Amino acid sequence: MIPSGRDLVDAALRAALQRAVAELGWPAEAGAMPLAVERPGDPAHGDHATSIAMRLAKPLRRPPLEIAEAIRQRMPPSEPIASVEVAKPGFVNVRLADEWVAKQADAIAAAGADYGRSTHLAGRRIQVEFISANPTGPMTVANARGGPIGDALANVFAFAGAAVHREYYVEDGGTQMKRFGVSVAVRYRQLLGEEAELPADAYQGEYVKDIAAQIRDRHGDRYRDLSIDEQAKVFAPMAIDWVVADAQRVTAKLGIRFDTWFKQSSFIESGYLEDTIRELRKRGVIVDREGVVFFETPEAVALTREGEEGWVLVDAQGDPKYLGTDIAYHRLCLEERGFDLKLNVWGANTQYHLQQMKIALPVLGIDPARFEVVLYQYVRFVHEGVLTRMGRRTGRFLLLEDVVEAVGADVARWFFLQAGADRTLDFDFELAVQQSNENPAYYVQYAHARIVSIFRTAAERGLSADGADVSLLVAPAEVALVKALLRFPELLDDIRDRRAVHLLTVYALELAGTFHAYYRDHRVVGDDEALSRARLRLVQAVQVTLRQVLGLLGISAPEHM
RNA sequence: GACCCCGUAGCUCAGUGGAUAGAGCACUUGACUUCGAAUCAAGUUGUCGCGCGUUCGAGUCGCGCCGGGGUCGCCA
Repeated sequence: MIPSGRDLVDAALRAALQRAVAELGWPAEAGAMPLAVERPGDPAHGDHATSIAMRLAKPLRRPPLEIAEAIRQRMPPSEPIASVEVAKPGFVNVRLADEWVAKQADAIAAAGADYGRSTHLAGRRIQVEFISANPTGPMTVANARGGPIGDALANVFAFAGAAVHREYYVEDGGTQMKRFGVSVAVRYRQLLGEEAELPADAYQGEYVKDIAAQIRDRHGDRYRDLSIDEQAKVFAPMAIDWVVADAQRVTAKLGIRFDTWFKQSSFIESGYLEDTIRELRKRGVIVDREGVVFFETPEAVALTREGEEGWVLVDAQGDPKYLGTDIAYHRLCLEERGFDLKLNVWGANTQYHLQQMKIALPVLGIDPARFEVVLYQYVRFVHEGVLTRMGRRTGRFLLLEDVVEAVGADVARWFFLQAGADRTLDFDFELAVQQSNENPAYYVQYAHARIVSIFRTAAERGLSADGADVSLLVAPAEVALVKALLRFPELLDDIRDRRAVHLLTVYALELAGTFHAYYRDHRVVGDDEALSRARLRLVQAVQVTLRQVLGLLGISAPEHM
């Protein structure tokens, strides 16, 4: 594990601050204050800086410049740090030593696939649940947004040593299932030549016919004499199998592999849901009214919306509702299945549900910090010239599979990961296909392919990075390039802290750009053999880092394009 | 009406309390007999929606407006 520049600077500043606290008799709390080491925008201000002196000025009742100076004087000389300066309002600016930076190219290249790997989350068992669309139809672009987000987040957690579990929650227990089953039954009857009409609240999509046809092909008219409700009951699980198979095929095309496809019906049938409601009852938060089971606490009442009767867990027919099953499901994951943290990637429509869950889980003694949600905003698409919200029941949607077929998995993943989760995404299919050749994903992949090509050229001339002397990397652009690489582990810290995977794409673009510029001005394979070897080592370190970033994004790092 | 998200360059978006607010696309002009031109270089682009507040310091935090998107089911 290579400590990042920020970690080194942070540790040195921390030590200096604590020394100052001890020697100058400052209050002990001052030594524990977060340093918040940052990167100055202006290179003239060094590589890392802290504003701690300004923030300590008031509690210590001393001018910031004096505090900054006290810290600066107590920074011991060290190999990575070239200089420490105090600047105007009270910044402490730290500059890394070029020689040390250059050396890191060696370390990064040697680390290879382990570059950036850490133990920050070692021992943590994290379930990342994502996509989990209502299993009543094929996967659309709207459902799919959680896919790359959840998958990349899981990658980042695993890379930090967590035991990560990717879960697709198959919600096959609710009322939508009955509706779905009836829809299939109607189509089945129609295929057998009977008169049957789709109810208004049924699923209208063409795929329902496909499912019915599949049942007819496999079972013929075996179910002809059943009532429509009986047919619905028999067909619903078959229809779910069809939908899950579709989701498995399409997510696989996007490069996503789940550890479990966990069925909601499993814990309803096992009695765990009932047990959970008994438990809630024991805690005195259940109220029964006219056969309906409500969750009721003062907090819940305060949040309850106008016109809403209450928070229904089970309806008068005995059918469990979303909140009821979800409380049981989360209890199952966090109390029985052994996850320390359950992180869900959910669509924006669950915003109210999320607030309900935050109130309900602590009632069962579950620490709400163990339940987290990355809420992403909608994906809209251009439908007949207008931006439209996708909906399966309305039949207005864009299939993920069609998009992946048209632009490829790499470009599709990039699209979903390029912006923060809380920004609405608009997708124009025609435009996406048309512009896929100038996609930013290719800009990054091209940098990688270019590096592979450099090594091909080097090999033809019998050159490699073996025995490179990286102290020859003294050009400013070379030092800058290594510094860009050194940001990678810091970036991973930020992504974990903020659950913000889109930062990977931002960084990938910057790194590729820095490399492309370097490539133009500096010949890697040249006449000077020693310098060529050193530069090959540098380029190798860039390749290693690009691979890591692309790998975490789930985007391929091609040798040719 | 309540609640959630967004408002930053012509467009798509970074920037999550620091110093002179950035990148890609688009536009203009240059650069391939030399490691891949899916690239690079140079040029142009801003009332950070508006107002008030907190702070040594606000695009960033709080409050209030304005504009856009979303949710408000015994659906999930």
